Amino acid sequence: MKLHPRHAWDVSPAEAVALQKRLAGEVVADRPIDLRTVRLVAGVDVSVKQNRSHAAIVVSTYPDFRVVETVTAERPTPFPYIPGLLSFREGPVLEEALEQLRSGPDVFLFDGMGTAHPRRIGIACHMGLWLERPTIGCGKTRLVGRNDPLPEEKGAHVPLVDRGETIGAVVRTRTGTHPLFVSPGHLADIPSAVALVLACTPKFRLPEPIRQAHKAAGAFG
DNA sequence: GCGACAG
DNA sequence: ATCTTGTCGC
Repeated sequence: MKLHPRHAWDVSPAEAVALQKRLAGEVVADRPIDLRTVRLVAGVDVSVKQNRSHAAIVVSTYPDFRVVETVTAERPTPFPYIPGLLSFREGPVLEEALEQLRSGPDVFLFDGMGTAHPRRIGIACHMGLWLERPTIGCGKTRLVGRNDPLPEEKGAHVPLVDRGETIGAVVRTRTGTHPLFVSPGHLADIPSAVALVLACTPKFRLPEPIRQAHKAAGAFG
């Protein structure tokens, strides 16, 4: 599908931070997603094997999760893992995979943060600018922010707060398991991001689209 | 200076 | 993330 790149990926860590500070102002993270209009949901994931990065995007129907399209891409891993700069490591291979999409997903679920990021521009926000479509960040562990105790029951969620700002939510997608860190990417907001993630998690801890993408990217775990 | 730190 | 077997718990 058509992408809208804002800059080249071949930059230094210092330049990457400068780019994030500029791009953060373009992210729209206060717009509800109308779940009644969602028909197709994409799961996005990247796995790294030696020096190669493998990306997979799996598009499924919503809310029954029948796979309708899978695209993959493979490239040399271009950037080290630096907390806060994940986009610059996974962005290039994701760009190559996203270009191949022919179905038009209504929303994209990313394995990583959205606004729950030091500069409020995690990978879901960043790629959301490339896509100009709704995106949601769904991380398995915390990058930044603090939260009050979370009830053990599936569906429970509490605000994730950083420097006095609510940047996302900690969500229990399954009773008695570690929670997910959910935040809006681009063209989404916190309540609808939480609602969609829960609606995409009928059985396991991770949303169905992300599980599918994780498999297609060739990861184990 | 010290601790924290998505994937 | 990845390297890796069996094992504890719902």
